[in-house]
Amino acid sequence: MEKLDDRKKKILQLIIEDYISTAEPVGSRNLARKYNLNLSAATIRNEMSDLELLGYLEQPHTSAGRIPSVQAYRLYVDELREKPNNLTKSDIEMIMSSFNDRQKSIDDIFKATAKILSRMTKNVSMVLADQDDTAIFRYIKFLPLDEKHAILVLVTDNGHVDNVTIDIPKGMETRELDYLANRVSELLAGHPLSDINEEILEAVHTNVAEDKVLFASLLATIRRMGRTRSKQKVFLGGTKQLLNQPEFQDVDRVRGLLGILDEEHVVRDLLNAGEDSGLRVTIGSENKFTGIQDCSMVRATYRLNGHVVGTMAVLGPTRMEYSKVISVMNYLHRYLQSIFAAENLPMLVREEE
Amino acid sequence: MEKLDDRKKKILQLIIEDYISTAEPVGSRNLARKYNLNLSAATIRNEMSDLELLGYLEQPHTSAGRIPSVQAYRLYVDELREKPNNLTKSDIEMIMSSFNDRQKSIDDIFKATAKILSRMTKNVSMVLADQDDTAIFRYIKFLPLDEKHAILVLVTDNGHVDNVTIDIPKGMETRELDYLANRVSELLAGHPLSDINEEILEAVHTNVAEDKVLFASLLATIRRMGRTRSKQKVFLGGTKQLLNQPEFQDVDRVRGLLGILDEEHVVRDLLNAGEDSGLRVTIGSENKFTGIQDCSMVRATYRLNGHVVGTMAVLGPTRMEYSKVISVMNYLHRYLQSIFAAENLPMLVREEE
DNA sequence: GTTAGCACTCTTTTGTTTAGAGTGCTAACA
DNA sequence: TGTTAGCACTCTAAACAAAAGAGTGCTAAC
Repeated sequence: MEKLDDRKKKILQLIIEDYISTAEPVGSRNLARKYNLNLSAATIRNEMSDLELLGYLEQPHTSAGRIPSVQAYRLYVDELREKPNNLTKSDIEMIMSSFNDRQKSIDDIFKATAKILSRMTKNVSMVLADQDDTAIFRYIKFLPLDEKHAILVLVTDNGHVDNVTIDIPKGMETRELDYLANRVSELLAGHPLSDINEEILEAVHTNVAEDKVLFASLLATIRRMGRTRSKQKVFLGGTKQLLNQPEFQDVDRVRGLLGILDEEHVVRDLLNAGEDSGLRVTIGSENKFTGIQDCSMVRATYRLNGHVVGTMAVLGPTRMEYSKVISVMNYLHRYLQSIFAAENLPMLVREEE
Repeated sequence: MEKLDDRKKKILQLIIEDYISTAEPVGSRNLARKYNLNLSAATIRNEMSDLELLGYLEQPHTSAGRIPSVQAYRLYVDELREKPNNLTKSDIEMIMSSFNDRQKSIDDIFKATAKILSRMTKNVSMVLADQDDTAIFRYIKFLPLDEKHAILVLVTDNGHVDNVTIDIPKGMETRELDYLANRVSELLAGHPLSDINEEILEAVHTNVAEDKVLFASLLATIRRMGRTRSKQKVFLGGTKQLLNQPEFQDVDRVRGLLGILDEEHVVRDLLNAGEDSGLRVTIGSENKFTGIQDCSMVRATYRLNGHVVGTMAVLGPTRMEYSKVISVMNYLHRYLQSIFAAENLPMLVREEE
């Protein structure tokens, strides 16, 4: 691919930015008039013609202006766009006030992130919360409830608690329950929850010969807890923002995309795809997923102590305000990192819902 | 309002049903041809003219057919529609399979309800879960975590558990924590969580002179738990179903309605409005809320032991399959009642998320 | 290398016509 | 008196045609 000279770059940049803000194909005459380059429409026409030949511009039809190609957006994102594009004060205030509000559980933080992200970028946002499946079993304990019921709580190393109410088998005494809990705790302590599979549970079973029914339900519970814990949670924001985009004035198109976003597993796949190397922009057909190949996605992962805790993304038309989106995501990214770092895990308030 | 004779009723019913299924204004000629009444188009024309005069029909313009008025729908829902309209076997199977799937938390049940409701009625569904704010404080307890942290769990009469991780004040011993928990538990036991206000907490404070910092955070936690518990939760389903409705082919209209549904408090108000007397149909302008006055809503509350535990509703165009919607809601209603009755509260698996 | 000019293309807008559906009214019929 | 056929009339939606507007490519001149 040959290098573009500065003038071509400048013109291309203007075309892209004009198209991003108007959603209309941009023509030479208009471009010349609007931004006062000291060039005539004819000259620009020639340049545009070149840019089209080089694959940066496309023409919907002969008598329309031109629109940027995926290749053009790529160049724009990587090189042309003005990098800093700092957020305005009011933007930042908006973010802060949305977060500062009140005590938030970790889920609430993600939820708020999705909301802010969509509101500020005017696009669909997606946030994936990777449940911490490295949580390590610490102990279980029975809490008394009434004569017939008790609460089984499972405590993990990072201070998360899961609980279920169980039936106390007839004739079983508190002492026995406690003994059972101790034995099981001893046997399972130190195992990552995700590791507690049938095999290990079977081993525990043979080791602890106790009331069959209770024990079975106990194991089932522990298994369920492990499973639940490791599920990735998806938060979707601002799907209705789509309706404000000119490219989604067609109800059928909206339906198509919304149908896709409705499937949680698809969204999960979307967010999980590719390596999780910081901020990543995927433009139009660069995208592997059918159905969103006329969209762009900006994605970022956050980490805590090296491992991924979450992924956020903005999805919208290829004609997207990349600079703004990237700025917002960068800011949110830094902000969340700081929250996570500060509220280090055991201190996370885990609000039951 | 004068009574309609049988023939008028029959004709009105047919017009309504035809309009419901086609979304097109229905004309006399078509009506005569489609359903073989032994009447000519002209006769029907006369009857329709009468019905219009009586306020049951409206004409978008002179040369179009006629469409039912709110008054007509009202009559239809109250009297004209065929009552039993049982669900098909496949409908019921669909419902059962959606529920039977796997162990569900109470939230999951509501979530599934919203999903099923929207899928089967092809309209937006809303489910309001009234959190059980009659939950009664039973006791709190500290569970050890590490040297610096402990988990505070709060147990209520119905077996729900809330928890937070707290910092252990320097120098405080486990014994002291336990003592504190016991004292506080004694003082608060039996109070409904919703009742635990500043006053009571203050009383506890003066009664138990202990570590200031810990105590303050303890009280804050209890207060927060009470607050969280009493929040009503809203589950929305099938908002994208809107896009399939002919009346929502206009993106602006979709945006309008979606904007309203986006506001959780609006949805809450919608569902809370009016008395909670079983099943209730609100048609078009009967509705008090601006923005949905060209929609109809079918709403039902479920109760357990006399008090309301939840509300579900279907929202769609006035041209709605009332019979179908009502059947589905009735069925779901009965089904959920049975679930709630069976899984009586202490047995509800409360899945932490 | 840049630009003005011009013919040409294609879409969008606007206006006009036509076909179709439905109505209301009148007169005839059972 | 209720029902029906017939017909003139109204209005919309679809089809078609013409005009306007935007943009291009090319050529020739600067």
